Amino acid sequence: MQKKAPLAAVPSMPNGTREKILDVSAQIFRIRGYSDTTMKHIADATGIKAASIYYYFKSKDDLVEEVLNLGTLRVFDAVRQAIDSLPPETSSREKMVLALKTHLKLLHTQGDYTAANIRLFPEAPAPVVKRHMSVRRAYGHYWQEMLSEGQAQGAIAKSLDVEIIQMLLLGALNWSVQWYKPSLYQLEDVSTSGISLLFDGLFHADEAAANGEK
Amino acid sequence: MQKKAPLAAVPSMPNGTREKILDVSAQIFRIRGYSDTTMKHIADATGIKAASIYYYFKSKDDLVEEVLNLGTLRVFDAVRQAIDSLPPETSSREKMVLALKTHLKLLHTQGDYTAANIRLFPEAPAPVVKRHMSVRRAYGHYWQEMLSEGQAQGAIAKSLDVEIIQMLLLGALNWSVQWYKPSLYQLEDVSTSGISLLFDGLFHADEAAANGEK
DNA sequence: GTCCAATTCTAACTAATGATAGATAGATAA
DNA sequence: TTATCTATCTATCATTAGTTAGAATTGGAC
Repeated sequence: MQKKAPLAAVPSMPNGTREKILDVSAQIFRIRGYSDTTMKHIADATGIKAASIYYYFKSKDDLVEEVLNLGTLRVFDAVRQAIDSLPPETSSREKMVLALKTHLKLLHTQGDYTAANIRLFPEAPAPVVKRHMSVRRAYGHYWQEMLSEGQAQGAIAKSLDVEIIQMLLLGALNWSVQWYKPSLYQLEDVSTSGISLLFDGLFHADEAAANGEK
Repeated sequence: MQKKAPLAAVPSMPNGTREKILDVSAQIFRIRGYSDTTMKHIADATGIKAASIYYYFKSKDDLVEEVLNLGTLRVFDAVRQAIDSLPPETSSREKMVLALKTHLKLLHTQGDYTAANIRLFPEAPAPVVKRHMSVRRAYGHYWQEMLSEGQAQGAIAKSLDVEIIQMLLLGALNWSVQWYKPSLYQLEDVSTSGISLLFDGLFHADEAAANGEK
């Protein structure tokens, strides 16, 4: 047995291991889902033994819950930050376009947390999901408020139910994680198609495109 | 010669034990997903012992694959049948509306197979999913052809990529299985919102509603 | 009635997994 | 130096799940 290099070689950066476990977990959960991911999978990819994970996390469920929360929060934060950076007089429609683009971009480029989040949601243990739901709901409400504002400003038809729209919308976007392959389309195309479809519908999209898609 | 699974698209009588195992499996898979469903769960609900399932199915994977295929085929068949029953001169748009409504209805009312299908897709073992994909692709193509026809008839903007639209569209619909609760909304509302949104977009929906949503 | 095949059961095996206990080595503090 | 703390390890347990082998039972055909 040969001696291992001490992993805690940098005392000024405490708990690098913990973060690494989280990153690796997200990566693996994203691909294998919850049940099919073992503590050993995570440990191997992290470069430690399975038992050592329990030094940082109480249980597998605890670990998965943190990954879940981070996944939602990262998108939420990015979207909120993007929106907040806009001048106050920005139109509701422009806000929504930016939010949509940011959400989609985060989903696909930013990383494993967001994808794992989508993947884990249906199959994580019920108690974990239940706790995680509060974070999710907060993000959902954020969208609903944006949509309501759009409705008030006349950018969205009054006849539409904001809550349903929010569900359909995020559903369509989130599902793209399942089928989107960078080699086949450009993410930009998906984004453009989505926005066009969302605002103008199947039929009016051409007019909108002709008008410069303002 | 072993008894073969009937390839008939529409199973007629849910009488035999084999059919019952399938029905029960779909019901349980729908709720618990793949990994969290045990052969004992299925056996108990069927009223037999776990080992007896192996008389009809080679393995858990075999069973899940059949559930998966039935799930897609039932929606596919219902949609195709609905479309075929329309007079030949029906407009492309009306076809799409009917297809959308039928898809959504099947998803939620017809049963456990379709819901299980959505639920199982991400978490079923890779080899199973790979084999199942051929059935999925066939249904996807069916939609893409319908959309292309719509594009040719001018019901869909030329600027939109049919393949991307199909993915976004079915994604949004399928995801509704995850959040739709009959107590909160009427399925009809979801259907109406979806159609309105799809054809006319967020903004033009009011006009469309005023025009009677023809 | 007896036989045979279809069906279902009992019992057990094997492999894997999440988790725990206790040991160890190095760093830090007193 | 001694004691304590941090981080990780080895070894093991208890449980569970999918699967298999082979015995029992059932029902129809002769």
